[in-house]
Amino acid sequence: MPRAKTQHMLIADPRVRKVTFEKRMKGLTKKLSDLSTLCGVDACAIIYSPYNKQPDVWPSLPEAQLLAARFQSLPEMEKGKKMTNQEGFLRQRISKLQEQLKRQEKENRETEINHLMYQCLAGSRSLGDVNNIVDLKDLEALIGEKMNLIEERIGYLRRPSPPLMVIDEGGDDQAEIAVPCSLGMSMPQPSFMEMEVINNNPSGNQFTGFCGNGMMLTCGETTTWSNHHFDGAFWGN
Amino acid sequence: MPRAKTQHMLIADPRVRKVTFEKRMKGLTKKLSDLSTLCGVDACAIIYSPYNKQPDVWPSLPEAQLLAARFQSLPEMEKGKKMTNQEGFLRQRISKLQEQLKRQEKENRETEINHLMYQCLAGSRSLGDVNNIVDLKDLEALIGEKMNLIEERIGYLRRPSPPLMVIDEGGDDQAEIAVPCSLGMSMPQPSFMEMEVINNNPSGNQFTGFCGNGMMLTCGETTTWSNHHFDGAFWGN
DNA sequence: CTGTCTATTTATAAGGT
DNA sequence: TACCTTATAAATAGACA
Repeated sequence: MPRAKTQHMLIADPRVRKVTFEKRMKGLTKKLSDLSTLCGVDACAIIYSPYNKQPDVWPSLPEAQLLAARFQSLPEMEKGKKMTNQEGFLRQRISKLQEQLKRQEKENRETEINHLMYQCLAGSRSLGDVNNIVDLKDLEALIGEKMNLIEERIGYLRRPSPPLMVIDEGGDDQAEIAVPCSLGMSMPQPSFMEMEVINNNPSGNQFTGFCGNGMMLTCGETTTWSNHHFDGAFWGN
Repeated sequence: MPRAKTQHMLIADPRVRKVTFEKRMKGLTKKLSDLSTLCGVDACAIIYSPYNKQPDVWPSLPEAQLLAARFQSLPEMEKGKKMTNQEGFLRQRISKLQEQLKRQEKENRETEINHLMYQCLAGSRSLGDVNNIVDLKDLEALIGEKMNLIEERIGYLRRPSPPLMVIDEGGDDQAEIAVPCSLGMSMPQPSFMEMEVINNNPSGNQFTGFCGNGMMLTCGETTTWSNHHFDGAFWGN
């Protein structure tokens, strides 16, 4: 875990493999020892390696034999049990990594569109050069979100002093308040990216995609909005 | 291992203990899986906890039973063997920690004396207030070392350009060179701390203490010195 | 090989939701 | 209960002695 990320495959170089084995055996031994001490459980491990004729055993041969004997006498127990088996472990890791990946992709997308927006603002790129409808849609959603933050900030600055949160007195989550606003705001509108993800997601696992609270930049009179998505973070933070 | 350092004793709070058990079981499982994959060894673990009627087993019950059976048929093997037992593991940790402690104590002492020296240099403390003979001795040793670094630096700056290390051409370790010097230097003289440590160390484990290369601040003509302790670091680095 | 060092990756204790 | 998050402690790959 240093200098380079470990690949999950047999280490090719036999010398490196041996060194790694020794290091990791030490680490494993400590982990077992900690688990046993901290949680007061009986544990043992048996490792057959090409480096020792006899297996490496923890915590000691007699104790491991005792545990192994106790365990040998178990009934075969149903296969579907939630025992810690390799397949279950791997499935668990896979789904965890898939979730991580999704989160990362979402974050990447946000960063990408944010970057696009700043390019447009700085003039290093013209909006006319952005021909990708997905990018435009997400950019619109992003700008809508920023506008909302600005509106909220304005509302906050204009509030009467004593009650700290005037606009929020109707409730925590679903407070809908009439906002005099020069820019009309629609209800949440899924971006293209989000819709695509929803359409392709077979697991039914809700993925909100990027900018689930996207808003149209059209003008309207007054409208209602939910403050559910505003958590105090301000544009730039 | 976050937020707080783990104590090596049974976790008192049963709820925390259970959570820790589950987290660490997951970690242990991953470690076993990694070891098995990376090094191509057969491993299994059996953990009896109060949280499951059946033991937690890795990688799977049949595989563990197989390994356990193989291992059950082993002869009792001599007790003195270098097998990974709890006692050996603990002894190993203890000596490792003792070494760490010694290193830290040495470093602390160095820092302390360094601080004392800077106080004297800055005038916030007078040398006359330092009545502790041990401190004085170590301070002397420290100053001697600094002087050597200065001398070495001077020698380096005065060297003819082409050969990079003129003063070192006699050899790597034991080069003894006549140095014209306004401050005489004696051969390495153990500090009080070092002598104390040597006297009290029952293991015969060589502990060099602080400033093993300490020098007297007496004046002499020319003298010899070993450059063994100079590794290129300059005072202030 | 056996150990040391250091930059990084992992594991995880507390504290929230 | 069972997750998630975050700051920190630990483990460790690669390089070197």
